[in-house]
Amino acid sequence: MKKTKKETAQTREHIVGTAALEFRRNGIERTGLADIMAAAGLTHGGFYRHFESKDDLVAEALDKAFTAVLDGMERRPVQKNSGEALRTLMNHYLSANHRDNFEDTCPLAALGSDLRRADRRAREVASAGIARMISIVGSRLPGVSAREGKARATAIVGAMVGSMVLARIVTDPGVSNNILKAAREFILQCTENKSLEVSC
Amino acid sequence: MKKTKKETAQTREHIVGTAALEFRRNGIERTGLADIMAAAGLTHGGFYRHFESKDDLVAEALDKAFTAVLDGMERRPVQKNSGEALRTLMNHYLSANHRDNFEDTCPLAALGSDLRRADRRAREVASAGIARMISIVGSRLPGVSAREGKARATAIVGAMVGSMVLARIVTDPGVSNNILKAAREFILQCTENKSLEVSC
DNA sequence: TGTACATCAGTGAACGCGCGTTCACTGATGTAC
DNA sequence: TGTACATCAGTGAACGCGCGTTCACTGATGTAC
Repeated sequence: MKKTKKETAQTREHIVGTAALEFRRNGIERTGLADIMAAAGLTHGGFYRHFESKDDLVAEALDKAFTAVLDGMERRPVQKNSGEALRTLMNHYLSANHRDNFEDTCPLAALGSDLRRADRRAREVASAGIARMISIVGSRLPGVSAREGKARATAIVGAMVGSMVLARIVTDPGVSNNILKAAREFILQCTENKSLEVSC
Repeated sequence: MKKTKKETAQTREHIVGTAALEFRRNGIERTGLADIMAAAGLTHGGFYRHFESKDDLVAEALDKAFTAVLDGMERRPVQKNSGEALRTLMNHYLSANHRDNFEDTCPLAALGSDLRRADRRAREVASAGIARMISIVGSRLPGVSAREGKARATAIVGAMVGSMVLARIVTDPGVSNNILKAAREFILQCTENKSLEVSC
């Protein structure tokens, strides 16, 4: 049953991709290796031909998830000197669709409190993801200095992640929608308005 | 070994209190019933004299954690018509001490992404906690209408929770401190300043 | 190019281990008389 | 008030079960000649 090098690499990537989805959907601890391998169309015994441990897969899957989500964010065109780019970004991130669909969800919103307890490597991957997300949001901020922009982008990323976490916890769908709406409006109002550039 | 009714009630509360701490510190799934019972000075066999299931304890412990944390928030005096009350609240919540110390930490920041996957009862307790926290933050907002205040308080709670989650994930302590600082400043600047009352 | 052998991706069973839950038992408490 | 018995909080062992990990095996691929 030996496979071509190319096939082996494809299988490995397929496992990582499946894991990236399953971890975000069901959490890292609730997702067993057998679940992932089965979802990838394999049996669990072959897992250790590709990875050293579950933690190894966690770090790689997390990296893949961050890359996919942040590449997607970055791919949207940036309209200079206007709040349009930020508005687009917020409307996507803080949407009911993002809340309900885990296919390409932000790993921070999906796994936030799990990541604190993950091993060092996973936390390092997450730290890099956070830094990159802050940088992307910062590049969409209308008319502020780079330094002030970074601080604001940091706070905005915190608001994005936290609001999505809360929107997913809440049992009432109306309340959940209100949380997303409140976050969108707060963030946009606090950055878009020209009169706020200095004071806010 | 039968105990007085009073003793039994005390034991039960002691278990709930221990669980409230352990769940927040190590996560719900990683914290075993035997761990909790041992931390409470008991053996795990007696657990089912007090609770129907682990989920039962989870819901009660969560409720106790929310009550303790939110009562603490509410206990701080409210200075009317100034941003002082909000500043005090943010300086406490978004502090390095709150980040590092789990004795009385916010369950939302500690268990955010776990709660989405918890059972219905736990999510209902969390939903009530979120609503109460929004109400408390709203009552500290300087000079806005009740309706606008609620929307803003909702966004601010999202920013508080998300920023604490991120600050705990990040491996670099300096970056972590910056996340907390950025959130404090963003939230206060966007609410405190009189010139923003209408536009922001 | 063809042959013989080493490699190794994938299978399926098995391993410890920890978990939530159950249970027989103990002995102090509460209750009925 | 005192006695006899039912109750039940807590113990410690045991139960399935699922998990991460290991392993003997298979058979197609890659390599050495």
